[in-house]
Amino acid sequence: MRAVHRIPQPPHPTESRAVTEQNLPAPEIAEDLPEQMRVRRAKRDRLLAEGAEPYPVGFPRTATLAEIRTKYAELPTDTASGDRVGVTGRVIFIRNSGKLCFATLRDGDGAELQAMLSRDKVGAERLESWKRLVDLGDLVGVVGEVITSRRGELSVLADEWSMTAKALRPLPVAHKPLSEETRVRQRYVDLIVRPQAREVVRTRATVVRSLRESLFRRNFLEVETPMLQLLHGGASARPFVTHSNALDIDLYLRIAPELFLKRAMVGGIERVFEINRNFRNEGMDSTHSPEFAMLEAYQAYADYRVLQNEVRQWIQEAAEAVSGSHVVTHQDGTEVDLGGQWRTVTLFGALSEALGEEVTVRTDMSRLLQYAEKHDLSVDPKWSPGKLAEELFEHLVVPGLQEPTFVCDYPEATTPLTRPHREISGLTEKWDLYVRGFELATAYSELVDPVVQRERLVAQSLLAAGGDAEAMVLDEDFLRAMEYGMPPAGGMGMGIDRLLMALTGLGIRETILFPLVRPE
RNA sequence: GGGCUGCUAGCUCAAUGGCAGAGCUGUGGACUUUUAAUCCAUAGGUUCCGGGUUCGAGUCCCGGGCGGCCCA
Repeated sequence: MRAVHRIPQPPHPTESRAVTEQNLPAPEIAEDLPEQMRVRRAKRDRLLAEGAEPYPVGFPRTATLAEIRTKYAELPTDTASGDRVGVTGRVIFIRNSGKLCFATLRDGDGAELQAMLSRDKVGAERLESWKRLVDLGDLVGVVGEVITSRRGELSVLADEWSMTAKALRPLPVAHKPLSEETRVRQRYVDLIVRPQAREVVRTRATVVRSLRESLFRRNFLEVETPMLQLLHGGASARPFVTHSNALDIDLYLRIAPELFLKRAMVGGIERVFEINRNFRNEGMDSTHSPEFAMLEAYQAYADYRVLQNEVRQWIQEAAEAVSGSHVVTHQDGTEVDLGGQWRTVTLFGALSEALGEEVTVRTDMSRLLQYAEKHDLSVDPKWSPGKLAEELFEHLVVPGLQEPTFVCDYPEATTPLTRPHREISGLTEKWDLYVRGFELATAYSELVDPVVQRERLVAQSLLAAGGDAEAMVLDEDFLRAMEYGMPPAGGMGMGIDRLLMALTGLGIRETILFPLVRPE
């Protein structure tokens, strides 16, 4: 469906009048607006008074700025191409002089192109109108010939111009960085003035698409499972609670899709994944957002070792999609090589190395407590030895895990939904992948024995009943599904925001387009 | 949750307890090859909010709001 456009012929005002506040119609808007906003509203009124639309229905664009840049890349200095085009863009710089005006336009790709308006071409009145009514930040359309200026700048020399959307608010200074708070609260402004902000949006889209393609190539099916859940489960985290008026019951925003993806596995979807949002009602900091995107995938007849290889490849393929190789460049300029095989350690092996003494899943609580004291780790008396070992690991080892590292074999006590280790009792078949000191992904050999599963979930639900807000409640329907038989499987989860952090070196609020912020 | 710290013009930032300022932006003017154009002139303020101390508070004190950094 494509509208047929004529080149618009903006009406010529019968007289050329200076636009000042004195002779403008009184703005109907509140008088207490800052001067610059009053002026822009007045210019909008003035456009209407001249019979021009400040917000027309469209503009006959014949080429994007990027297309023109490509097509006329070789046009020599001070040359007219003879080709007439219609272009649009936001005015990001403006240089007006008496009879010749320059403006730099930028359009959706981030490509920039100069527009030139000379009195000879557009006429005195249209030039005057341009100078009086066009501000930095306005969206304009220009019809004219593609030329190069005497300085060699590729330009469109206008026969005509028109407003395509008048900006009523002034743009921030383009050459000074916006405060971090404004960047997050008014991302639309950040996107206008900071090319890097636009780049992140594209990078994120590239990464998500790459992940989907990686999984499609391996015959995974993408599904969407409930975000509104009757019961809270699938991970350890505090949920958001909401309410259904129709059912008159409280519902939970999901903290993980796991229990539904496993139901799908029971039903015969042997390779299944979902990329979508999870919600956790917990703290917000530089690596945690209350809503975050996650990839979760399950593969029948695979285990955590198979997934180790798979996940590494998916991430490497994403790196390649972003940067063309396994070496990604962070926004501070450092290069990070995600290629090759990645280091694999065991949790207790890495912990032993950090402590300088052999520690295993059998090491008793009193010795672990000594280590905790020695390293100033405050201990919660409710912790099991396994939990304490994991806390020691996070405290002593994780900050040093800058290169991608798989950490394998976690204590059973901390991983209730994971299959027991096939060789070492007390451990489970789980790995966490760390990069730059944070957890990027995790995977398990899934626990599929419905009897053991029930024992573990009952224990969890007792914790929940005892007041542990992070513990899961008993999901009888999930257990019923498991009793029909789920194939042996490996399962994994990876934070999309964190993958972006790993690939770009950004903080989580920079990787999320519109992160949650406290109300102003 | 604790410690430190910031909030001033549209934006980025100055201002010993003593007239609230600069650059960019805006406005008026000059300029037909500019590139963050240049030149002349000029406007613009609830100093986050509420109390207090003081002859006098952007500045000091107390409380609150919204950020940032570090720690838990």
